[in-house]
Amino acid sequence: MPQLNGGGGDDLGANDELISFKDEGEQEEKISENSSAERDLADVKSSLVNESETNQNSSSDSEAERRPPPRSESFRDKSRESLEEAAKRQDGGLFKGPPYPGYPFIMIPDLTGPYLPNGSLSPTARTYLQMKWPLLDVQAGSLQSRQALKDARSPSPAHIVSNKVPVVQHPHHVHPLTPLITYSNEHFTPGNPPPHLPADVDPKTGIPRPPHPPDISPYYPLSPGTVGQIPHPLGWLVPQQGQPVYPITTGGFRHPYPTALTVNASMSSFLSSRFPPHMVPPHHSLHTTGIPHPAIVTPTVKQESSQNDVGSLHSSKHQDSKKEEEKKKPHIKKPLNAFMLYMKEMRAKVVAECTLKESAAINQILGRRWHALSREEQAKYYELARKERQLHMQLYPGWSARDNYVGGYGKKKKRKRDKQPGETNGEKKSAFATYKVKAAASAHPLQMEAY
DNA sequence: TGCCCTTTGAAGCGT
DNA sequence: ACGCTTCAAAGGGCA
Repeated sequence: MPQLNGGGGDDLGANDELISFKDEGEQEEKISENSSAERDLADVKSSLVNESETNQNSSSDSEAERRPPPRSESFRDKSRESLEEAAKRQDGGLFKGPPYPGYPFIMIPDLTGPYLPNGSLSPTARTYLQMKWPLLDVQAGSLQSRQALKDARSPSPAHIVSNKVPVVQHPHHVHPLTPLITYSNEHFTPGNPPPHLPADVDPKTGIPRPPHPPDISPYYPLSPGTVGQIPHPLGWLVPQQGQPVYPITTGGFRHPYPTALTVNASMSSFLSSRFPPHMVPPHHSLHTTGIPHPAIVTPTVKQESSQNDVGSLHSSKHQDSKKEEEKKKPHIKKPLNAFMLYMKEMRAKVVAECTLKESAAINQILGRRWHALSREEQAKYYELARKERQLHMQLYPGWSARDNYVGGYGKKKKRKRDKQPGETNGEKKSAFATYKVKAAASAHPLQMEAY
């Protein structure tokens, strides 16, 4: 399954499930997120707390009560896979049309047709497209499309969901339209604005940056000089050119999704033909500006650092060799899953709608909203995630999620350290209830009511 | 300073 | 095949 049926498995099996999808959910969602966003939020939060606090056996009830059944539990039960499956079929045309009018994946040549041209890009998709797939735009070959994307900038996620809440608030100076850009483009953004593009200044860093992320869209961490066979440096350049940051393997693209991702050939050839060899990043993991690419988590960062704690377990020799290895091999992050993509996109909005800042609390809300999403909406993210994985796969053929396992599988990382042997997630959840209450209590009067 | 918390989903590994 | 574990993002909380 992880192999996505070869995505190419675009036979995409049978997903009758999707056929039963309804539209009501989406509208409802829109409504709830628009006009009564705050109230809804409070509602969600309160139910969140109540739910986790009061019991563990009726966890799924509150939602059902709160919202008109956007989808049945049965859907949810099998939706995970169903959606994936369904999403996979998208290429086959199942999703053609309305549900995902502007799916970004259109940038993938063979996917282009059905979605892009109709001009009815969903804001979300537009966002995604803009930022993540500028190349597509370029490939489309036109200033026109480029301009179109620029024009599309004005609308922000806010307008998607709310017409009254200035969702555009981005905690970390992340452009409101960046949510779907994984791998911290916001960090990268300020890095190196294309000379030919107008640049504003990042309020945080003071570093000039392009007015819009789409032009930079560093999606995946570059693996300059490594990731085995993908030392393609173009990635660094790409952002400046409004290209995706993906390194393109010169040697060998794997084609797990022959039918779906013909993008490889076209993209790589395009890039190689577009960018002269000299436009190569001077340093691995360093932007041409000298600013390290955020997506490339250097060994000293986070996880690795924690590993040092465990370092005593390893010989210094081992550490040395490891260090060296890490030097060469930047940390390639996992592709974001559907929910992560959703979180990225919606977090700012949720944060803007309430005073909550704690991610833990925010994530709970997001989790709720995720469940409340219509099938179409979710499918959209599943599809995005699928493409993400595909792309990731192509860019980092040798990469495995295992590569990121700090302590190795089976060894519990520092996290969840307090989890007792028999402890369940639910128990943990419950234990965290106080945290939630606390967080929410300090957050919003409306939210307080529930407590 | 750095881990923990939360969420869902993907993926790896062990049984 | 199934179940468990880790990681992905995010940022305030906390030891």
